[in-house]
Amino acid sequence: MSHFGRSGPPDISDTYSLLVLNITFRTTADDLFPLFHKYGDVVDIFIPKDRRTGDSRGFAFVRYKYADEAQKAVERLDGRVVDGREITVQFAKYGPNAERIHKGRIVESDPRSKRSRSPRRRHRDDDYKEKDYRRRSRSRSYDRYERDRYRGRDKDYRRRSRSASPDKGRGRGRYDDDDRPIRSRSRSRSRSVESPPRARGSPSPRRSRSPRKSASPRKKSPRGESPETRNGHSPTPVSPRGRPYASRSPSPRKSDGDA
DNA sequence: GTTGAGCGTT
Repeated sequence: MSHFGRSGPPDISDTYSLLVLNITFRTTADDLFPLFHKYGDVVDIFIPKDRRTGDSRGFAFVRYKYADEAQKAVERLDGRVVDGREITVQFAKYGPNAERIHKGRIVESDPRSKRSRSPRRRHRDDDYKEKDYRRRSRSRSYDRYERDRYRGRDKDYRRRSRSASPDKGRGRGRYDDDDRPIRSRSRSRSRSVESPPRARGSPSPRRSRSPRKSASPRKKSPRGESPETRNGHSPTPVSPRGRPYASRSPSPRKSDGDA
């Protein structure tokens, strides 16, 4: 049990932040503490975790008290195999508040720096030279956090419990449901002109691309898409959309063991 | 139960 990260950042005024990458998803601060503590005085260790699942993201932040110790730890622990995986230790570049970080250390406002800022801007490159934006082209874990951080935060990924079904959430799933009310939509027809090419009668080309190669080989559909179900009459006790009612409650007894 | 480039919390 580590007291790290239990009460937020203790003090980042005189501490050097080290970034540990390539660590296993099971590595905790307690596992890195004895490892980093051997090379210096570890002030705090923080490992970002997923807010949804709570699992480690695969990297940790180790704060040292002195730069020499941090530097030593970087050279000594960088490349060390932890939990069967080689970790990468380096100085943190980006701070939590986007503060100026120099060699892992947060450089607070320097009175001398203010004057050195020069009121005259000879060129934008002077202040823009630190635009070290590298190609963060990830494989496929790109939508793991960025989406929830920049977009999901303002929106809501927890309120989605209402309807996580794309078929239902969109309102209009297919023609079976859009054809029926489309007639009564005469009054709303005014704004129906938004999609003239895709109006009823002309289904999407991609959907009818493989009318024969559908997901139904020959037997009954796995989801029960029998003609009767399409008609709006589901003989089976399933949702009106043909989806079993258990989308939001997979298992109330899921969080028991520790995986 | 999975995933692997990256930069952080009360």
